[in-house]
Amino acid sequence: MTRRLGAPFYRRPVVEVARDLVGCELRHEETAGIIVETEAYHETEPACHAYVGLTRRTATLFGAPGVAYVYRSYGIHALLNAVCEPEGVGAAVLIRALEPTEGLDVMRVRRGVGAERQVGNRGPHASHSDLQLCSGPGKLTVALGIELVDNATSLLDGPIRISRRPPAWRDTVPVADRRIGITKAAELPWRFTAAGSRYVSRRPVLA
DNA sequence: GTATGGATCTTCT
DNA sequence: GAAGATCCATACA
Repeated sequence: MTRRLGAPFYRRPVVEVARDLVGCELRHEETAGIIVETEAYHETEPACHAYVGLTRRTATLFGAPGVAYVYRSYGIHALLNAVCEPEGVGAAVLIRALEPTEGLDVMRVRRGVGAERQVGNRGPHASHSDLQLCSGPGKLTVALGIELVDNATSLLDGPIRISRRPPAWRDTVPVADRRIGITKAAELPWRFTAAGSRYVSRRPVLA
C-alpha cells in the first residue's frame, strides 16, 4: 500500500504539482484509479476561478494546500481539484482523467454503464466502456462517488486519498499540452497526460 | 468520423 | 439574468 502525498507536495508551484500528480493513485471509498490527466490553474490567469479574487466560492482555493476543491460545472458535473501553493495563493490542479484500477463494478453502476451496454472488447485489456469510465473530469467524480459535500475536505487525512505513484507507474512520463474545455488562456501548456495512456479524455496535440 | 444542442445548478453581477 | 474547467444523444457526412 502506497502512502498519501503530504502537505509539502502540494505547497509547491501548481504546474509542478500537476505534472507530478500524473501516475499517482486517487482513491475514494472502495474505488481507485491512476491519475492520467491533470490541468493546472493559477490566480494570475483568467481561466482560474481564483482570478476574480477571494469570494465565498473561491475561499477553498486560497486556503491551505492539500485540500480538495470540488465545484459544480455546467450545472451538472462535480469537478475535483487539489489545492496547491502556500496558503493565501489561489491555485489548484484539476484531475481530468483516471485509469480505473479498483472497484470497476461499482464504477459501472454509478456511471450507468451496465454490462448490457458494453460494446465489446476493443483491445486486449479493457472494454470500450471501461476506457471511458473515468475519461473526463465529470465522469471520474461520478465513478468514484465524489460530490460537492467533499469540497474543502483534506486530501491528507480526509475521505479522498491521493497516494504517490505505485511501482508500475514510477517511470511514467507526463506530456505537456494546451488546456481544453475553457475559453480563456487555453494556450498555456498546463495540461499533463500520461504518455501513451488510452484512458485520457483527449490525446495531446503536441509531441 | 465531426457538429450541434440540451440538461441543469452554483455563483456572482 | 448570464456564464460556465462537461457529457451525452442525435443528426449528418
